[in-house]
Amino acid sequence: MSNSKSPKLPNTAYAVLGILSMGDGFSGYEIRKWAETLRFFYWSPAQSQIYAELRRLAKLGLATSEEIPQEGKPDKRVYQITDAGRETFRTWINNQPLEPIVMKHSLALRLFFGREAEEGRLEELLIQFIAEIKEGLAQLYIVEEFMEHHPQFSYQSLVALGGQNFYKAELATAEEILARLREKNLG
Amino acid sequence: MSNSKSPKLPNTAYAVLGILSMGDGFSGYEIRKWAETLRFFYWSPAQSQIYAELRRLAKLGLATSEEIPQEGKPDKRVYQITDAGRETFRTWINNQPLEPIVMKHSLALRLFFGREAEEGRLEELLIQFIAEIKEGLAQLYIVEEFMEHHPQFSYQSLVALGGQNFYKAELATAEEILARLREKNLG
DNA sequence: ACTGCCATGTAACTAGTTACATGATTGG
DNA sequence: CCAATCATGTAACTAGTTACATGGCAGT
Repeated sequence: MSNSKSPKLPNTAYAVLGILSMGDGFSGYEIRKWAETLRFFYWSPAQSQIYAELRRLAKLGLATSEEIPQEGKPDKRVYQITDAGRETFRTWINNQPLEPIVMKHSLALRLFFGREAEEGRLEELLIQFIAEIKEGLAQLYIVEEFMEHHPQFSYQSLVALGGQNFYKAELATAEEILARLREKNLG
Repeated sequence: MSNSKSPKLPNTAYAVLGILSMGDGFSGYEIRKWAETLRFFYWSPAQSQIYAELRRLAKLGLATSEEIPQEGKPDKRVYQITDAGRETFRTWINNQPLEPIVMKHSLALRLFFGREAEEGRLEELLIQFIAEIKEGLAQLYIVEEFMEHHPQFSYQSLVALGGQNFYKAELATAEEILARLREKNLG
């Protein structure tokens, strides 16, 4: 269906459109896996949301949708970016202004109101957080290593590098705060 | 109104409750200003959302709501945390598990799909980003300095310190990526 | 005169979530 | 045999946004 230069879409739609721009033909399921990698830098929507966005893109003529019968597996619906879709995506990347970073740092939120926490609780949260960050960092190394060896992913690997820097900084901060709490050296 | 140990609330509600726990009596307007500081670590909801959350907290009996007539200014509605509210907040901080960090890094999203950008566009975005980060860092210094000198804000100043580390890491990353793009040294 | 601060609230909307429903194949 | 993976979709809900409406005071 229709056009009208660049319909105003939520960033999630551009993220999905961007993933579509990387290849020719993705199922909702495959998009979702990409979105899971993206979550290190940009929040990953629920599965149902991804399918909803794909339907919207198809309705707007920014992607085509084709049902592929498969043996032994449920049918696949493959979406492919159209010229109009690519145009819309480029307009977004080249003209839309940057939005401010949005963070939902659930540890920071708790630390901020730390006065209300029980003795030892914050230390416990920090230790847990440090473990999670290390896990995330390990995943990012894998992602980056993969991308580094595939020249078509050079931009993506740049972002993966940035993600590593972020995780390393988080790790250092958490360790510093943990040390301060242990010495009861606040402020 | 009612109780029932701990009603399941969105994190935004806990953020508002947490702000209420820091003093005795805040107007929606004042909550909003605190939320604006919080935005460095946890996303800041729209004004209308804050008012809506306050009404909900009052309805659940987690805060009291009192209208204060004022001369020369519009009336003020002051919300104060109740014992039940404080209890709910403590239950949350002491028992609710940490959620994963959520980021909406609008620069990273564009960088990720950088292949679709025009010549020079990414550099432009990076330069803009660097300026914004420097601005944010300056604001964080002010926030931290203020908190450092007020012992009741020791936990908050710890978080402000973490925010600074984050912004510094972002700055370093952006500069590194900018340099790489300029040398056309991707990956 | 104008801008910015103080102060609250509603209406219409869109974005997003959770939970459910279905079902075959593959690998351990 | 069980869990994971592949694969899509709907219904009911909640969270959240934008835009509007109102209005006085203080400072430049």
